[in-house]
Amino acid sequence: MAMRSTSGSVVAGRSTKEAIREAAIQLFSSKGFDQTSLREVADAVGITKASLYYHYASKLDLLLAIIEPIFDELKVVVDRAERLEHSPQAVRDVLTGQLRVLLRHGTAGTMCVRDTVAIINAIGDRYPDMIDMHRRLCTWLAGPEPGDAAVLRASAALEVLGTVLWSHELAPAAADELIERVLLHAALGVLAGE
Amino acid sequence: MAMRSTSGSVVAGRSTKEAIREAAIQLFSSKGFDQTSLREVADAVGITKASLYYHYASKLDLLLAIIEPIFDELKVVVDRAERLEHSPQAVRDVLTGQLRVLLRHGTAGTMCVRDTVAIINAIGDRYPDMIDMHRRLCTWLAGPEPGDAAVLRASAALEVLGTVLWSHELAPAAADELIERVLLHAALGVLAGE
DNA sequence: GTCTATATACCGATAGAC
DNA sequence: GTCTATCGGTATATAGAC
Repeated sequence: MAMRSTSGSVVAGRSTKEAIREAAIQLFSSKGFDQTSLREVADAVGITKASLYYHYASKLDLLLAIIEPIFDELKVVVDRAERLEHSPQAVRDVLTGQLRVLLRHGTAGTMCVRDTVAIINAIGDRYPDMIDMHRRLCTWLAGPEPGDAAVLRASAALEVLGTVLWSHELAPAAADELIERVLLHAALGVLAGE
Repeated sequence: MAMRSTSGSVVAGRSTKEAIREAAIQLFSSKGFDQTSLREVADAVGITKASLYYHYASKLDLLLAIIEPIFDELKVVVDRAERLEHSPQAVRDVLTGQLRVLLRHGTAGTMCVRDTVAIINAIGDRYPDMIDMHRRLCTWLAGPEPGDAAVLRASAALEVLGTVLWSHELAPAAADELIERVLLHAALGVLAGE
């Protein structure tokens, strides 16, 4: 067993704090954020609840440690989009950007999209820009002065991208490259309306 | 105030049991199933928690009273699909059927899709056919002997239909007819892959 | 059918020893 | 950094009067 005396207990080379985060990702994404108690997370890591609190000040703190990096990356894509003209190539680039962020974060990304209600309730009005991001992206995708149909198509296109989060259950053998190509093509088709 | 002495207290012509169900739909769909306590539901109706338990044996019982009618209708569509040949017209009919069920149930339908994680956790393995239904529909939509791309497209097409649940926020003025036409067209486009 | 009052359990979070 | 023990709060659910 690899134990170090330098900076806290270490199991298989990763810190306890990181082990907690990884266990939380698995539990939150399979059972949901508030169906999961911190006791369960602690048990999965092999520590007590009190020890968990040494590493994270609160349950919200633990949640933020998981979702903030993802939202930050998604936000970069949206910020960049809003400074661009609404051209076909820009739309393609933005959708590709979103898709790759979600693909890269795997299970944690799944959690963000599946458990939206609980997460929005948890981060509440303390982080309104996180919640607003989806609406901003949708607005930009719909293009300037959009009609009802364009808004619906923009929203539907983003839903298509969300499929990526189930892709490893549905088609375990599919390569990321195939997933990206199929879903990007589908989303662009939805947006075009033809 | 219309009160009857025949079969329990009645407010504005609807029974207490139904009032509880309607209050629960509003609260569950806006705050989420397990962020909502039965005390809140009881308060919204104007009764106490104990009175609520007279009408519903448990919180799960109340949830089932809401979602079971919807799932039953969705199941009818899926059952019918599985007895059909996989033709373009059959696909169109099945997608239309799903869309109309969701549209007809309004807020309650929204709840089923937004709060999937909590609901699956609540009904657990006691009602596996409810959970399995989405997978069955997806399989049928993908057609006989589908490749990874076809499975992804089928899943994405169903996600598109789910957009209907946000449509009244995104485009409040849009008529149901427009919503159905736009989303059905988009879903069929995704499925076709072109 | 609705009420007050309560049983029981678990949650998030903290105190303080080691 | 991890532990045992516990606090305060709230949840589901019940008992029993009216």
